[in-house]
Amino acid sequence: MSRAPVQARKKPRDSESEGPAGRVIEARPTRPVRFGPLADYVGYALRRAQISSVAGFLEAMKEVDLRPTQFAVLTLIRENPGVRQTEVCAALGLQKANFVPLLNELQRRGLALRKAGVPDRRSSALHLTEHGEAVLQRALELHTQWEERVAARLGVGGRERLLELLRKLT
Amino acid sequence: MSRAPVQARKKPRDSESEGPAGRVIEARPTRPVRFGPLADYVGYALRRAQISSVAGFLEAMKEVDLRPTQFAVLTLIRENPGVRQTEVCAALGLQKANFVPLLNELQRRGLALRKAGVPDRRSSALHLTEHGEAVLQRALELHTQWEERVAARLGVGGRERLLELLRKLT
DNA sequence: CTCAAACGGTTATATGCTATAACTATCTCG
DNA sequence: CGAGATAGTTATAGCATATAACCGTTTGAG
Repeated sequence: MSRAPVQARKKPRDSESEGPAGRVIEARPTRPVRFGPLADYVGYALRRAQISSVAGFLEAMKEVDLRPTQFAVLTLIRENPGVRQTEVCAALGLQKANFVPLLNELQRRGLALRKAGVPDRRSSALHLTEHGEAVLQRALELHTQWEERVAARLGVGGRERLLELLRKLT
Repeated sequence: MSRAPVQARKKPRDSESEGPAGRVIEARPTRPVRFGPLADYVGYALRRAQISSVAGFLEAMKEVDLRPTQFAVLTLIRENPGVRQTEVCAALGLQKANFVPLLNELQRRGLALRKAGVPDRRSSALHLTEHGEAVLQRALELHTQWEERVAARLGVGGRERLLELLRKLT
């Protein structure tokens, strides 16, 4: 998530988290904010959980530098060598238009490729490169480790119960 | 969500879901795509559930035309009359910079307002207008109805179990 | 009492993700 | 064969989110 400071304006004065001598500034104890009914809404809880889940995913996958969608696409290609773009899109709920730059990036990084010509000349068959297989393999290991940490937080049987409940919402 | 066709290029030819005579086209029975391990990942399940949750929220709130964040902000202001922007941002995990246009819109719609001058002249105290109170009241009713439908899908005690599990992830 | 640093709010800007329309090349079938 | 559908692509718009820099105000250490 390194974001280059594209066009600095003048100079930073705010420091937000550190004082002049590196002293940590305790954000002034603002009066606690009441959440009201928000605290008991499934939608809101889902939102917060998902945000923290994505953060955890990115942290866990730093080494392989894959975003959730990229990871999902690579996994799907590995499970279905030769799939067409449209099929991946339909399965993951992506827009075919948005899939193009996504796959371009994976291809640029040498992880996946389009094999043209397979009987229907309109479509291309998607495959992982050897490098892509290796990277995904490592990604799956990292992901499994993360999933285990998540499962630990959820308690005994919690992960399975959560999966079951979440599927009822889809 | 009405999105004006800002700059049409030529004419639509694709129809995607309907044939020439209105006949529904069964997206050609594409070979089923295997999901592999993706199917059992908490992160992926969360993602799908959240997408469908947001869709359900928007559907349920059509009448009052509130997005999830707007709804959350209004609720928080109602629960904490006079809060400062920064406090709302911290509570909801928003960026103060992004909060500005969000609140502007709520103000433009006559739902909330900034009261200036309260001791610290830098900050403004946030309040709901009478109209805002009324709209939020209706929104809460609609939200409750939706929440009940969600709870029904989750089965007896499912909603509570889900909330508990989700909170462990945050 | 003063002034440098911090704070609340704002503007400007960049990036990612999603959505739609329209285009090209190809395929299919009546 | 040709009209219409399909696979992939381009271009574009929208919202959400993130960061830097700015202004006016407040605060606290010296």
